[in-house]
Amino acid sequence: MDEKCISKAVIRRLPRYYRYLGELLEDGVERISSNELSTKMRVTASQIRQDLNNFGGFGQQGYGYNVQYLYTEIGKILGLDRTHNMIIIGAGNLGQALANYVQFEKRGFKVVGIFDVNPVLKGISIRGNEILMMDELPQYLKDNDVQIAALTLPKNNAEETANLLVENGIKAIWNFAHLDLEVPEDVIVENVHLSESLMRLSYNLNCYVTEHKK
Amino acid sequence: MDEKCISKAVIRRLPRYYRYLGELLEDGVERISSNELSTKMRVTASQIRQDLNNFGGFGQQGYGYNVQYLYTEIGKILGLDRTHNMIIIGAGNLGQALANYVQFEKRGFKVVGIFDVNPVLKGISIRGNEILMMDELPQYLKDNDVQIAALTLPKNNAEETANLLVENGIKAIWNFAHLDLEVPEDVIVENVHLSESLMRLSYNLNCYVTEHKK
DNA sequence: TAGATTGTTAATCGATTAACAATC
DNA sequence: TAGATTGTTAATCGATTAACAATC
Repeated sequence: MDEKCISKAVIRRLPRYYRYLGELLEDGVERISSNELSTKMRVTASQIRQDLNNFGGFGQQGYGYNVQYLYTEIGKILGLDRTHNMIIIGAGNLGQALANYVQFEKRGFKVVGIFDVNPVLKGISIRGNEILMMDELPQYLKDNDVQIAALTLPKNNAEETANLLVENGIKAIWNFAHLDLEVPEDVIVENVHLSESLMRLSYNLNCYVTEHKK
Repeated sequence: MDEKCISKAVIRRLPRYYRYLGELLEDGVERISSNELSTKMRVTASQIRQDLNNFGGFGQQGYGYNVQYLYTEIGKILGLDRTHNMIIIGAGNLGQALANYVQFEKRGFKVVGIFDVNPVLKGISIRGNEILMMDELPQYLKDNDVQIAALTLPKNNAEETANLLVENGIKAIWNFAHLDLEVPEDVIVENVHLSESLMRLSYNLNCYVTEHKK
């Protein structure tokens, strides 16, 4: 298969297409043209067609795109047609929030384990998962098929924990810690740096104020 | 002042520079060249110099950049030299996690109020903030100076809540709900779409598998 | 068939990288 | 002064938009 590397900009937009198509589907819309969709999403129709054609021709000339079909296909591209088992490392507020978030499972991301170093948390149950201690992790990963680990712990422990995860076969890390992880190149890291997001917000807030002071 | 619009790509990178400079500062590093920093951050030295020169010449030929000075200046650009009051709308798991996150306050983002519609939560205290009911919000915003509202609630209430916030003078929304908010153009929206992040992770995971199946 | 809309090529735009003169 | 490194211009690269032939 001649699966060329798709640009990151395109991948970044895919989940958003998926979301809009899901909404159209809920509204019972059967077909949509790139032009209609472009209006809704505030992007160009050209971009939509270019993006989709990275993966193949999902549309039909003179008709547009079948919403259900396109939704399903993008879902497949994003890997939402299969189940991914996920563990959460760090059972603090954020870790627990992720563990409690029901919607992920609907998309095929199933939280199967939660780990922490704090013995106070040991055995506490979150949506059917008892919090386990970190020293149980290596054995757990041998016994269970886990693809994704969400890292929701302070940055000082993050690097060594990431190494431990990689050593035990984890292939994808959803990183919420405030640092850039150093991992082998076959391990995927997706960063969610909340504080950086908040700083961008702050930048724009000041920017606006500055501009109007002129 | 001739504050031109800086490209989003540059803004996106600023908080990361800030983070690295903060670490250098902690390590007692006094000066750094764009070349050294580029090695650490795995970007080009050219990009660093271009990015910084959008805001002015912070360096010195033959010397490089003074870490403390550059750190402070980027902080100012990002608006971290002032305090921003923030409220959280939605006291679910994620809202509580944000409210409990101590680091934000260090950067000048102070959680001053938490709101929810669920009467069960009324009066529960989170780091000194009692959860208030949504009907108290308009009066609260009249009595308090709040710039930022974090939206951590289900998407079906998000749009109308955003409208309410905007009507009551909120100028920046940190949106965690899974939808694109429609707000007046002077209102800043910074999105954190966790499920989209997870989908990108999933895409890359499958991608890798696919490529090696060849 | 005629009209609509895609898939795709070509043109444009913007962002990144390279190069180097300015200067500390 | 000589060496180092910035600030900045020019060259390259990639991504977005426009245009249109293909085709349903």
